[in-house]
Amino acid sequence: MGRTTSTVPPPHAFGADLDDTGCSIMHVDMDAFFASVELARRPQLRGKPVIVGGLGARGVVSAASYEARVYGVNSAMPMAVARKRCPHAEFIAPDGAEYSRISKAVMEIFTSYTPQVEPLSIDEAFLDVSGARRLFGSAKQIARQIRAEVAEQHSITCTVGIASTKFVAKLASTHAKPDGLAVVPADEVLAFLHPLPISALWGVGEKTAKVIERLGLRTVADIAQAPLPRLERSLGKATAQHLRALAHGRDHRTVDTTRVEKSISAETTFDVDIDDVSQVCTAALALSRKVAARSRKASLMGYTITVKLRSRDFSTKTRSRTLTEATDVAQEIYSVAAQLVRDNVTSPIRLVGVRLGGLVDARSHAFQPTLDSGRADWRELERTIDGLHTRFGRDAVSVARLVSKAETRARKALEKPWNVWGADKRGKRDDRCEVPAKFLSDPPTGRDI
DNA sequence: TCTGGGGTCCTCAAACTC
DNA sequence: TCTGGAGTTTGAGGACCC
Repeated sequence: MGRTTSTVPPPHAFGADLDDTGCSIMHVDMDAFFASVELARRPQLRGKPVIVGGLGARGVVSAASYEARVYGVNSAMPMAVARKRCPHAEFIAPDGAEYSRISKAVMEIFTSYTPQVEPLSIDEAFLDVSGARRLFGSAKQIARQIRAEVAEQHSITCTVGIASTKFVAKLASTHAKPDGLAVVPADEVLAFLHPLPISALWGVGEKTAKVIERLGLRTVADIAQAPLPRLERSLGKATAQHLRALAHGRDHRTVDTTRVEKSISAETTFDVDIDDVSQVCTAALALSRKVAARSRKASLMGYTITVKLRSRDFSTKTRSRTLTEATDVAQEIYSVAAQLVRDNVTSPIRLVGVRLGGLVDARSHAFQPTLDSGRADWRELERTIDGLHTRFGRDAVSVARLVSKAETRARKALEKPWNVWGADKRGKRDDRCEVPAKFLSDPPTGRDI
C-alpha cells in the first residue's frame, strides 16, 4: 500500500494523454486505502492528517493520508515516530472487516468491465481489458469510467497505470499517484524504464539494491547493459534473469484470475518480550485457532505447520513439521506448534506466528479419522464453534485458557453449561448449531483447553 | 526511529530415494 | 549386499511485496 519508494518520474514516455494502442494491462491502486476508507466514513476529518495503524506500544503505520505524508509519515513507520512527526494527526486503529468489504465492492466494479481481474492485495488489482474495448472503449476510457465509479460509490480515489505489461502498468500507477491516470505507450517502455533507479524493479528491495550497487549499477539501464553472468554470480540465477528481463521491458506474465492460496498464517507481536514458554504457547493456541478457523472458512486443509519466533534482537527462527494427514483442526495445529515452541524458545520472544502450508482443497480431500477417535470429535466441535461465532460473534465461545481473568469474572454470572456449549439461554439445545453429544455430557479435556 | 501482519518466492543444505 | 552419485524433497532462512 504505497510502500514502493517514490522515485522521480522520467520526463518523457509517461502521461494521461499518450497513445494507449497495444496497452491492455491496467494496474489499479487505491490511494492510501485504509486512510481513505476512514475519511469516507468520517467526512469531518477531510483535510486533516489521518494515520491508520496499530495503536499499541509496538504498532506501525498501515496507511497515512496524503495530508499526513507531508509531515514525513509513511506506511511501515513505527507509530511512535509517526506521533512525533505529526502529533496533531487523527490516529485510528485498522478496521480490517470494513476494508475487506470496500475492497470486495471495488473489485466488483472491476469485474463489471472485464472478467480478467487479478487481485494483488486488498487495495490493488491487475485488469486485462483487451476483450472489453468493443463494449467500453479504449483502455484509457475504461480507466476513466472505473475511477469515476469508485469515487462516486465509495468516496475514495484510485490511480490507474496502463501499459503493455503488468510490471510497467504497476510502475505507471506508482508514478501517477495520487488520484491519477498514466499510460506508458508500448513503444516508449524503454524510455520510461531506463532512467529509473534499480529499486524501481519488482524484486529489488533494500538488500538486493545494496548488492547491485556494489556492482556499480545505479539505474535500470545499467542492469539492462550489465553482463548476465556477472549479475548471476551476485544475485543467483533466477533473480538475475528476472531483473534482466524486466530491465529490457520483458514481462510475459499474464493477468491470472486463478491464483490459489498457498498458506494461511497468523502472528502477533507482544507488547513486551516474553520469556515464559507457557505464555508463548498460549499465544500459539490463539493463533492456531485463528488459522484453523480461516482454513475451514476457505475450505482448505494443510500438511505443514510452521512456527515463527522472533527474538529481542529481531533475529527470526522458523521451525516446521509436516503431518502425514492434512488438517484444519486447531487442536492438531496447536499440538505441533506448542511442541515446536517448547523446543525452540531459548530467549525472550517478541513475536510468535503460526502458519499452515501445503494447502489442499478440503472438499476434494477426505478427512482421515485416525485410530485416535478424538480427531474427528475435535473437528466436529470446532465446526460447531465456527457456527456459533458466525451467529453470535467471536466472543460467544472461547477456550478457557484464552479468556482473561476479568472476562472470566464477568462470565461467572452467566456460568451455565449452555453458555459454553452453544445452547440458548432457556437451556434448550440449539437445533441449528448442533453440538456433539459427546461434549455436552463430557466436555473435552486436556492440558491446554 | 526501531521496526505489524499476511503473504509469496528463492536459495541453500541436508535428508532421502533410486 | 554395499556404495557412490544424481535427482528429488523437505526444512530453514531470507528477501520481498503490500
